[in-house]
Amino acid sequence: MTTDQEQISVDFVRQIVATDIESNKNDGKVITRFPPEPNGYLHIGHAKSICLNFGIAAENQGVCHLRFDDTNPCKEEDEFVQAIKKDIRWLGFDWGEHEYYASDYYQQLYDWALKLINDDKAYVDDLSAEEIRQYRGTLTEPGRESPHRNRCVSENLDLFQRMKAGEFDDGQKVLRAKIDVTSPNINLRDPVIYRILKAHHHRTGDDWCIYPMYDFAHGQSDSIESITHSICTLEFEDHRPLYDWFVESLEIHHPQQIEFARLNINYMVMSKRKMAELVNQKIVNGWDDPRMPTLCGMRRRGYTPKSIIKFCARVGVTKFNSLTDIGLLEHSLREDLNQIAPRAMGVLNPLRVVIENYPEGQTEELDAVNNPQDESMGTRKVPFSRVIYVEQDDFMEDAPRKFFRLSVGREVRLRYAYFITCQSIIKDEKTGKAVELRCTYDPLTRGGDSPDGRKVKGTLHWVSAEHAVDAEVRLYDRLFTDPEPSGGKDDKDYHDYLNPDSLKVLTNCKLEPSLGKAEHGMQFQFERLGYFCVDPDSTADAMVFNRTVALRDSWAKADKAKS
RNA sequence: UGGGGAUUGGUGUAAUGGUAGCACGGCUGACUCUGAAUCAGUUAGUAUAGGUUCAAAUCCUAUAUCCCCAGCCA
Repeated sequence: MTTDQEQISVDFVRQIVATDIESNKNDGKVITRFPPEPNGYLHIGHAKSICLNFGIAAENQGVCHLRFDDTNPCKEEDEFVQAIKKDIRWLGFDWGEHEYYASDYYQQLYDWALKLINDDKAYVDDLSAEEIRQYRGTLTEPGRESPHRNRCVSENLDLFQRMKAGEFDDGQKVLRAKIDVTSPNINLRDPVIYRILKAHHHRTGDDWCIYPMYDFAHGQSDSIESITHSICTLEFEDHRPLYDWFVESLEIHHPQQIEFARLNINYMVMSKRKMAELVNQKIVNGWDDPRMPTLCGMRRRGYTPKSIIKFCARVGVTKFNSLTDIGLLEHSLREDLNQIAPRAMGVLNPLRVVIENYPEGQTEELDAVNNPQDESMGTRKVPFSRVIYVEQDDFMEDAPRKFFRLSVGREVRLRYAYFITCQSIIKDEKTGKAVELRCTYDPLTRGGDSPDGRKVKGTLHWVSAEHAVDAEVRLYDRLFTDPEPSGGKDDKDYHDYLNPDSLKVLTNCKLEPSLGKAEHGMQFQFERLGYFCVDPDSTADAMVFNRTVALRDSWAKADKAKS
């Protein structure tokens, strides 16, 4: 998937896979899987896992399955299934016909539970959830055996079948694996493997009223699908002995579980629960709010699949709990957009400029390059006239020497147009703020070069007032002000770090006319400003652009450093 | 204070007993009709203390710090 020569190192998971292929384990085959629970939207953290699982399969002529771990009917919905599939496809990965659901295996899982009971390795327990918790012990004290632990096989069989038949209410009984209640690993203290849940399932409807727990479904699902390498995140490391216990007790194919560290990025929250809160508490405008780290949010923001994949490759795969700088993500984004985004001119905060010696009523069409990185993208015409808009930030009344922009008496270039010199300022009487600049132009500099070889330090973007397209532009900033909003410092919650300026809406923006034809999702670089894309809210009459990411700005940086 | 993991520049990673490298960021400078991009240079690291070895990020011993686990969630 990496298209250029930048070396992406072989991570420890790939090393294990390579070793297994070499030793001909699994007949040299590689089958991985991406196993989301359909209870929420995918985010950038999932992208890391998707890239890993699909990437390893592709690199080894293997396949990667998409399997929905849908064992909890109370939380899961088809809406999420569809959204997840859309996001994975958008990233560019293909699971072919290998679309599976843990719920496809409910019957098999049930039969295996029966086998465990028959082997005296599982029993029905009547304890309440609260009692089970008490019997489980603590981190430092061993658990105690349930009084029902030694029920005979036939009684267990009878009870479990009656659980399935719906004879008991939710929570009245559970099926537990009989392992070791004194184990230092709490996951092995007779874990619950089936619970009664009289709930409607998004795929199996009301066929079942008992549902397997994750631990009893995941490994076996892997096994059924002949998964060779079951790659998951660190928090499941403690579950591996249980994973192994089930496949060994059941004497079925034994996939190898390998754990890696999940992705963390500073200034973001990366948990499904917190994201759901942001949505439900209306802190953001839905799962696809461009400030969200969800894949649908990032797509709307203007992230490209390639930039996300490249980022994931750069982040690498280890067991170290890291906090990646968001700058790395943004670098990957700019890198891609710089190559593919056509350039255009747009003025976000317009300042009117009248070119006094330019003939009234005259219009010219000037040639502009669409992408200096890619000649094949050609050129376009941009109209020029007597009244134009420039950026308010490109004018300063008391300008320092190093300010290469407009100020009274200073000459700058209008990109692809003319050199202009600021002659005077018209101010608002009340505020004293400049509302218009009176300038003169040099007709000999048409196209942007002076025949006398005169140089100017600054080049400004501009838009002809008469031809401008009006637009709304939404500027996004990080959602949180703290690099670790969930860090739990000083009893603070991530809500305490919400950035009040994470969204700024500009409604008076002026864009060059070629942008008037832009369609949903199209991406541009507004020269000197950043990358922007057309938001789905946009209509022909009321265009809406999102700023995907600003350009690097060494002037702003130097300016900020001084103050 | 039970069990399981982890620790290399500011950040993310590589080096699998033999030159501590790459990327992002930062800082210089060059170039530039985008203060972008590009190019060149530069900055900065093996958690600590012992030990083994000709040689240790890597092996051994101890210590420190961080993360995960006590759902009928995944």
